[in-house]
Amino acid sequence: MPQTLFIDIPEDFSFRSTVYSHGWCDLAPFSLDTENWRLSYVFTDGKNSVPGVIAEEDGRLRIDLVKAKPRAEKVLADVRHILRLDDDLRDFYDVIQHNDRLRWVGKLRAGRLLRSPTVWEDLVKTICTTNCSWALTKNMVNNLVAKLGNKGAFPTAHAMASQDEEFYKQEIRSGYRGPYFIELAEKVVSGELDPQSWLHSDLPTAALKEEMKKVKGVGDYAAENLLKLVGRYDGLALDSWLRSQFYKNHNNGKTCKDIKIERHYRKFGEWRGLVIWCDMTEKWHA
DNA sequence: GCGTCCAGGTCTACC
DNA sequence: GGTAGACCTGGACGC
Repeated sequence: MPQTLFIDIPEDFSFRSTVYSHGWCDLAPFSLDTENWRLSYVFTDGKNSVPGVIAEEDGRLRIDLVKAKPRAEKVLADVRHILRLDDDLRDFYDVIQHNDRLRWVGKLRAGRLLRSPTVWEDLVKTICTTNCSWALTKNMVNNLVAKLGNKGAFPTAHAMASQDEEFYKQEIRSGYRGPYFIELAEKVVSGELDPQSWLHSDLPTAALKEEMKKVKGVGDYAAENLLKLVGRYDGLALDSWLRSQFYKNHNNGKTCKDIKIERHYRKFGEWRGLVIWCDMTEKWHA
């Protein structure tokens, strides 16, 4: 039986700015209808999966599900998590409020970065973004969902651990990343690694980053991207795209060393990773 | 049609 | 600890 759920939203929350905060809305099992501003996602509890559509309606969020499983509490918790409804960005807005270039961020209530319901999903997707074009990232993630996911949901670690290197090469088209995925999935299944624990880790950011880098395929960029997704913004997560945007926006189109980029954002302290991301993506929100 | 380059980098061997 | 070279894929580009 279809089910409709509602969630109240915080005052400083913008559905559009959050959904469009980075490329995740374009990766399965997310899909975005920009005409009607509806974000689709396939929710799962590991056993049951259900496609859902999230939209803003009368100042709150409306979630339409085609059936009642997984349980409403699980879906509501997932929506709160992916849209970062419980994140407190007041300090971030304070830090940037006197910066002319960044005034739009507060105005559009931007800054919440869309994420997946689980760190596991964000981790696998982040590995899919490394050393390839965005088109290839989408292709790999689409293949993972279509060929290993339960009814359109993102695959579990169990599902990913059950395949061999040949499968990842031929079916997922993930190239050299296949062995990385298998090793990662096996560690998660065995309990040796619990990516979800990174969300509430007591480790200092530098130490947590080193933990993340123990996963094969996760280097500086990937770890700092994941840190942003678990709510720590003191790494810039520089990749070729972010660097090219900085050169265009702050260096007359000329390349420069990373240290110059780091110096530029140092004054924003623990928020610098979120500041550079907002600074470089302003046009997306125009 | 073919070869080269490179994209939302990382790993390993070697120094 | 720093660095060169290898690594899958597939689209863009030049010829």
